Amino acid sequence: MLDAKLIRANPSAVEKELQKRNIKGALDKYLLLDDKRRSLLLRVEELKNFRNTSSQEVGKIKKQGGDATPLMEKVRQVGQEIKDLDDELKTVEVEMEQILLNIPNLPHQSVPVGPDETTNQEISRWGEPLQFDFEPQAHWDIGPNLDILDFERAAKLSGARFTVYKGAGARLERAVINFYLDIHTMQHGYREILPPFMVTGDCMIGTGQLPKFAEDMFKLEGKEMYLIPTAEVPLTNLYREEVLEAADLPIYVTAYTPCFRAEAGSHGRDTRGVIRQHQFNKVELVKIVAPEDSYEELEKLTANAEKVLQLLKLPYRKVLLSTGDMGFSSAKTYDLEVWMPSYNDYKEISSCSNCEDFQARRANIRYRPAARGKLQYVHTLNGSGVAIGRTVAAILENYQQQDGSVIIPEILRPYMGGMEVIKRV
RNA sequence: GGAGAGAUGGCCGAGUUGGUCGAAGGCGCUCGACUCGAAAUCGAGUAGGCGGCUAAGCCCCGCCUCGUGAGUUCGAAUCUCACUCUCUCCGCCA
Repeated sequence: MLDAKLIRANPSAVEKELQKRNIKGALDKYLLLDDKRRSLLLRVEELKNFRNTSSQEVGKIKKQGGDATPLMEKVRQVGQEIKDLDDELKTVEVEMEQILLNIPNLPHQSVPVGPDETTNQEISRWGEPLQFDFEPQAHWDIGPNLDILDFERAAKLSGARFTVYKGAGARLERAVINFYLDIHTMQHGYREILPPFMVTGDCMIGTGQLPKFAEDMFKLEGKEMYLIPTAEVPLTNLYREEVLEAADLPIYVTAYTPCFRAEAGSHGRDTRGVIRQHQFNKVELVKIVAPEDSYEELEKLTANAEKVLQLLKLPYRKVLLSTGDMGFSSAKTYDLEVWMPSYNDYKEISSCSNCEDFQARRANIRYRPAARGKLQYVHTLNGSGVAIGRTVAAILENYQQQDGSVIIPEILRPYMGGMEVIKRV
């Protein structure tokens, strides 16, 4: 949520920033309502002041044994007027809030301006895409051939966009989860969290999924509860409605969770394999930090995500998203894209964002700065550290051998009970 | 699922025959004194939000907030109702 005061103080500057995100005229109605709100507020507060002082007067008169009836009658009438104005005010405020909740974050100055992913900026590359001396297969062929991924039976159970992992496939998925968690907790200083996989609508508003992206979510029948689309939601909302001490910051947390996404509007995209699923596993990194540190923390968080790809020796590149391709809550986002032979291209495997105070404002997460006592919103960051299913797909494709077997990356072998290669059994 | 108790400031915790309570006390925090310095001690300050005033900030003024939402009343932390959550006991259960 944007700062209402900022909008009022400098609407044209905000409007200009929003235009970078292809959003126009979002503030027009808001500003009109803001004027209306203030004039209503002025009137109703005046009446309330009269009511308050008069009520005290009534108390005094009664105490002295006087007759307060005329004054009481007068205040009673004012009371009705107050109620009407309050109702009107409430309507305006609800409308204003709905507008604000649907406006995305403002991009940071360092973010390239552009309409979509074509204007993203490649920052760096790590590793070299393998040159195979045979025709490489896609993971959606490798997996079934090794009998470790089963898309057909998954469809029988749950329909399209689900995968059953079997044998070494299931074990590999679990190995990657444990490997990532170990690295982030033991080497990068994150605290491991195992959160609920279902959260309230308030949490979804807090991190920005609601109200705008309701159709992307799985909602529980008859309840105000949602399956989490990412651990960012429970991890960030851990601190919702809280006031943190300066000494508590920065907070680094990580969690493995499954993620559930309806994938409405992505029909026909990435239909094969595990790339785009209704349920997938992910290890997420979240930071709660003081505002002045957040951009430095973004670099570090992104480096933490890069590290696990490096340890797996998977070629990837780091991309700075342009204004047109960024997520709703983000001010600046780096994507990590892993090399996928089946796509003959790099494919997103991590997204690391600084949301600044956008989520903190929605979720009301504040802290008390050490020096002066005034409360401030924290900055929140999140990043995949990294997606598990896509990691497994990348391993299958990048480590495949001519005979259809797959070498297990060395660093994962301890997590695989020493297994070195996955072969058809 | 049944019965009971509770929800107050960053935290703990008083306050329920309705009026001077946004709220005692404590902790924490900030500043000051003492000290070579620290601890201890002493003194002072310390809720949040919205709006007005202002060029802006500080003051100052007003409004709102004692789980949430309605209601009674001239007036509600205090009374009524509904809801949410927490705790205790019982039942069920991995």
